[in-house]
Amino acid sequence: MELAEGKQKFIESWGKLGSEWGINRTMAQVHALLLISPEPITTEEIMESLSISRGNANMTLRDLISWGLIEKQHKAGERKEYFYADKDVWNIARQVAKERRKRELDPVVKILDELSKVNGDLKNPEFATFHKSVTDINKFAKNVDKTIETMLHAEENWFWGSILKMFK
Amino acid sequence: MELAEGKQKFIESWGKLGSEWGINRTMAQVHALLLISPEPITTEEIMESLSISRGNANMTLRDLISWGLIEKQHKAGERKEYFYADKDVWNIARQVAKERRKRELDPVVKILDELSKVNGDLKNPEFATFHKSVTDINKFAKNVDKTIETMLHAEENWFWGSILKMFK
DNA sequence: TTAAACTTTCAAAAAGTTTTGAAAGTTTAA
DNA sequence: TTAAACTTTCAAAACTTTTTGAAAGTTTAA
Repeated sequence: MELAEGKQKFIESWGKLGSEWGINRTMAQVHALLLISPEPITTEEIMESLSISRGNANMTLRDLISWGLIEKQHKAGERKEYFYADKDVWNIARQVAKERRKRELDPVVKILDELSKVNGDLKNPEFATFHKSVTDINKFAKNVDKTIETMLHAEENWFWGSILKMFK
Repeated sequence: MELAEGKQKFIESWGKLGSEWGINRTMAQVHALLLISPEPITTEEIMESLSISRGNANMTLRDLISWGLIEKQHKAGERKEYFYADKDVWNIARQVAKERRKRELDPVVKILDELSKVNGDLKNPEFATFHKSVTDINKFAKNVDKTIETMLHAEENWFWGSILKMFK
């Protein structure tokens, strides 16, 4: 396979994975494009490479910035803005975990905490089943939360090292 | 909060979480409903509770079965089919991890393996950046894969015990 | 100032996904 | 067999999300 074809495949696959994980396809594709660009590139070049409109490119870039996955860069003497992606996969994973925790896990834990407080008679199977499912899921979610918390502060080698050693 | 309201909130929240994670809302809601039902219930009851059509209920139930999250049950002397969900959260998590690995991670790893083989001149920054990103992501994906593999065979207490102790 | 160069917004259109419901299919009891 | 009870299918409709592109806004250099 040639480099050009490889790049295409990479952008396509990253986009598909993104859309399966609730990140929109274009956003994942722009991220992929920046991941394989040695130099920062402009909105214009992104529009061109991916055949997307200016509006779409702009919104997507802002989203990626708010996710902490890319940054703007100014070049002296130029009006244009250049964008580049952090290429460190471990940083990317932490950034994504952090955002998803904030946007998805936290609100659910909050609701589960409330639902755990619902009172009822444990002899009533309706209530007993509800209560058990809610508290079990709550415990599980909190374990996931603690693991993410640790991951956010961990070094990559230590993290995988510990996990994989433990699982040997 | 009353039990009835709690149930509503639980179904709603589970549905929302599902849709953020690429599982369709109705599917997550039907799953939630079954999670808090002490007894197996019929298609009819599900349609009624969630105000969804017969076709939708049927497709959703089949999907949930293919994900290994619920099962059919026959009651002696009755034509109707009853459905119930495995209530063990650890089993649910493993089942979901297993399916998503098969449907999403495996295909990506396959492509990354191919892309890692693309040849080029490392002095060419275009190629060097592409190659580094691809191989880094590939390594990362393989670590995730190994972790899931282990999780699939692990007992819940051992798994969280090891992870949380390690992170203390 | 001004105007050129660039970025951002947002309503409408396109694309994608989910749901409906009626029709077709299947199974069972008599 | 038959018909009643139930399940499955699928094309069309409803709904949701994403994208477009023209207009408005902003910044900078002269």
